[in-house]
Amino acid sequence: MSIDGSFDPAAIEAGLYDDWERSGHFAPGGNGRAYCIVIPPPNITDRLHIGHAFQHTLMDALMRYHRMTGRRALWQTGTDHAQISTQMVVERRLLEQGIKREDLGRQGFIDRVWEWKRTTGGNISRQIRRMGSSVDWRRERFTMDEGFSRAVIEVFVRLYDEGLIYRGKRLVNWDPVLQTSISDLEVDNHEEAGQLWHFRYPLADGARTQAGADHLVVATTRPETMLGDTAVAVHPDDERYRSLVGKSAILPLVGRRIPVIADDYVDRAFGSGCVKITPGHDFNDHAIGARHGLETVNIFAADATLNDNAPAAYRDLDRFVARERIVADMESAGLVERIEAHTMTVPRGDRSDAVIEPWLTDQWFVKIQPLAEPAIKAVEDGDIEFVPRQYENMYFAWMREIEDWCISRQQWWGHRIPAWYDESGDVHVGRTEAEARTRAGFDDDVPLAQDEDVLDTWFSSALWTFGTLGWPERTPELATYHPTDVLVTGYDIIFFWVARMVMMTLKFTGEVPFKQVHIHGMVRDAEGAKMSKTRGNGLDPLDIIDGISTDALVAKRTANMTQPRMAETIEARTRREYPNGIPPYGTDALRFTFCAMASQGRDLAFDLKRIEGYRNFCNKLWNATRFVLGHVKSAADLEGPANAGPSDRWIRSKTRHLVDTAHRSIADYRFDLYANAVYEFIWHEYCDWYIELTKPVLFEADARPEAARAAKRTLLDVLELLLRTAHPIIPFITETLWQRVAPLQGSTGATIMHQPFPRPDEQPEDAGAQAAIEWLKAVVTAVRNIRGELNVAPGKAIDLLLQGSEPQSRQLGANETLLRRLANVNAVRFLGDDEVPPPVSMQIVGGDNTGGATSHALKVMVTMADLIDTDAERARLQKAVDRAEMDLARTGSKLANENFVAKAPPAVVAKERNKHDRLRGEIGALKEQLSRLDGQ
RNA sequence: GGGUGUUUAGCUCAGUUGGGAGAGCGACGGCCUUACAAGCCGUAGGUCGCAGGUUCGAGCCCUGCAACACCCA
Repeated sequence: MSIDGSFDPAAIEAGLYDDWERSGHFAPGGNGRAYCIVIPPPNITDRLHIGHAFQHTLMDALMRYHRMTGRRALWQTGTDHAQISTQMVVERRLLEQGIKREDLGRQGFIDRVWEWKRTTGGNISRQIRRMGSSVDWRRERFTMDEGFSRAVIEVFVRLYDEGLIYRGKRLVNWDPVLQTSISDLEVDNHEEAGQLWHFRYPLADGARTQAGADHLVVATTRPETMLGDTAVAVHPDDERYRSLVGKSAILPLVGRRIPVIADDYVDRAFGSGCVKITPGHDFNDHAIGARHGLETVNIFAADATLNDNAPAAYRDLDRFVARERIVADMESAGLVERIEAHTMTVPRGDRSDAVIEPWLTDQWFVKIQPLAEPAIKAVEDGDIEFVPRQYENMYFAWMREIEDWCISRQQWWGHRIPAWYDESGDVHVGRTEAEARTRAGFDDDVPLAQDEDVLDTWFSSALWTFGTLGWPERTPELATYHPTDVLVTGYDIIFFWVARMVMMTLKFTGEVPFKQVHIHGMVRDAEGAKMSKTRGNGLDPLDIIDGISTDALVAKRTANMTQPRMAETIEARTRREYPNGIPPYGTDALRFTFCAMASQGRDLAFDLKRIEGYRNFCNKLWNATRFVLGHVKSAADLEGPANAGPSDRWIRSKTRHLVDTAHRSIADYRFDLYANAVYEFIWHEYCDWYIELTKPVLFEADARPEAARAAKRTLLDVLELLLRTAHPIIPFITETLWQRVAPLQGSTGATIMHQPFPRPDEQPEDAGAQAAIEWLKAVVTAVRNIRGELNVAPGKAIDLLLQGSEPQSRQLGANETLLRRLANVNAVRFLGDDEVPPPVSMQIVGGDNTGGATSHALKVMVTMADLIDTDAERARLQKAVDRAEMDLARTGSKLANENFVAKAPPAVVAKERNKHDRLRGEIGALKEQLSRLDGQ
């Protein structure tokens, strides 16, 4: 591949990933200490979205870095069968063909799901490759593959045998649309506008309230559930109703006699202070019912229509239809006190969006307390560390109040519960039917029927770290890579996944699943809003990589909308924001953007303007390499004696700090600091200064061949080091360039992936060279500043005068050639201390207390002659005087403060004195120059 | 109602033990300087959410308040 023109991501990315994968570069290698990350398994129903892309960027940077530091690094990958999601997706597709799952039967349906998985379910794995993720595909797993399923069953049986899994009739969250139970975590609570109905329940036996009423008023947001009421509750200390406790009310429309009970749970201030109690359809009421021995009446069928426990008039009605009918009937009976608008919390299923119904059914539960305790301790003891730390609070809060986990789902796709029932309904658990039979002591002719339910998808993902490494077998992989090093994930699944992994892994391996958890933020749109299909503000990472036209983007965002009326708004906004579509930025630019924006503990607002800057950065690196390769055409160019100058020694020396920052930032998961350090060094040190500094030497190579050779070597060595330093962030471009650069150094390595990550001591420290180049940069910057402010064309050579202390004149001696070239200086002269300069434009540099070569003030003067506008120069000087005087006033008042001088550390006081003196000198010089101007 | 986080330049965000407020983008001015106009050089712009407190000294520590975001109920 030739290195010319501009950076073209499509051209370099194509094929490179396949080469890596085919060559086996992603597999763990070497004999170093193990390093392992397990991928948060994407659902087989997923398409790669921007959150995956972000997460993969961070994980891949970690993997590539640790691989380069010599660790035997395994990135374990795989996918999740996504129980409910997948069943929904496949059911929907079948429905499009007019097929219901019942038509196919259980096995027929499951076969269709597997078929769908074979054809479509692998898309996500292919898309992940576009991100450059260096995962070990040969070890790809699936939560329903044979081995993993064996682990799931093993865990179930062992927990059951220990009494940690039980079956029971309990009130659970019931999704009437999917017709399955779901866990607490799968319920989203939304605030929704509703109403509060105040109903009158007549008192029985002529009882009266303290105020003399013959009825109680109860308020409810769910009128239809009154058919299941079995009590009315008041607060035990409520004088209004105290005398009624133990008496009865008559449940309207039903005619049932229900007791008035007293319970602390009742809020006296809410409504009338009376509460209807429906133990069959409300979690709080259920608890009250249990306390008071109340009857539980279930009025709903599985689809939330009313069942035979409801009066005949309401049977088979949908719950919302029944609500209207009941309110109407109560109105006609004159039993509605009032109706008011009320904002209420409505529970909805996170997959179906259906209103969830508390419903009494037989389900399987994990007794969680015994598992939670060690899991809490592991984090308390620091065996698992959250980064950033604050998420530990979230973890603790949830774990300390955790409730038993409902793990059975009334669905077909998933791990079927390994339990069998005999004819008397007794349950027998075993790894297989045969084992269940043996354990029960049944002969083969005893009829057994397997439980119809499947397990919550998170039950299996909880086993991910050890299940993928071969458990329950004692595999070498398990011994080598477990516990894994770090889990990289979003805060949205700390409860769903992280906490449950910790519990299950501790239980079954006696080890933590991972030593650290890096919690990253969520990717949002440029305004900080959540990306969603409904909002139509989503960005597909592949569109950012490959580019997309405006029309295609609009089409994509408005297709298959659940709320088609939004389409117009979305189209208008999309056309406004992306009038020219999205250009192809490439994977590297996207990854660099993610890293740079990955500051800790906050979400990131993804703005395409940022990515443009990082695409430009890639182009910068590309062109810097072109420059180097243009001067080093073959290894022969480097042969022979070389004599490194200050600039060569300076840039080598500077890499030490960069590399040190890289190591420290990665250890802290500060990808932003790492990326910024790389950006800053490559652009503003290597390109802006070092390459410019080599030009005077390279363009006059014949005059000083040893110096030119040293420059070439340094250009090449430092570039190669930078490519390795940047590789974990931008793998494609660094590999491509490295393939061209490294051979010139004599490297025979096949890939940059397996080169050592630079160490801080790879290049020699050189304080003298650093001082020299910092001096040079300060003077050049001063001259450019004068040029810029006084509008002296860059092409116009100027004459330069310098005045200052003796060390400064020595720096001039060492750097004069470079100075002339970089500042476009014609003649330069160092004035004696007493020498009065001719008309000049002046700037003072240095005096910065660094203790280096610039620690004494230096006057940088450009001779004015006809170049300079005197008024403009006067204004410049005045501005400098003003600024210095403000600083002087501040240091002056500090030094005048006795407390400061007495109590501040001596070094701080000395620094302040030093600064005070410098400013006084500077102001004096500036004013002197101003008065000279006035005299002219 | 309980909890966590955020609030710094027009925008997006850094700011590591308390010691002279930074970057990128955007804006403005000047440059087609032989790696790069996806570039180069320069300039402007901030009462660090508000009010107190601790301290010689606070963007940073403490208290209170406000706004926003998220988690739990």
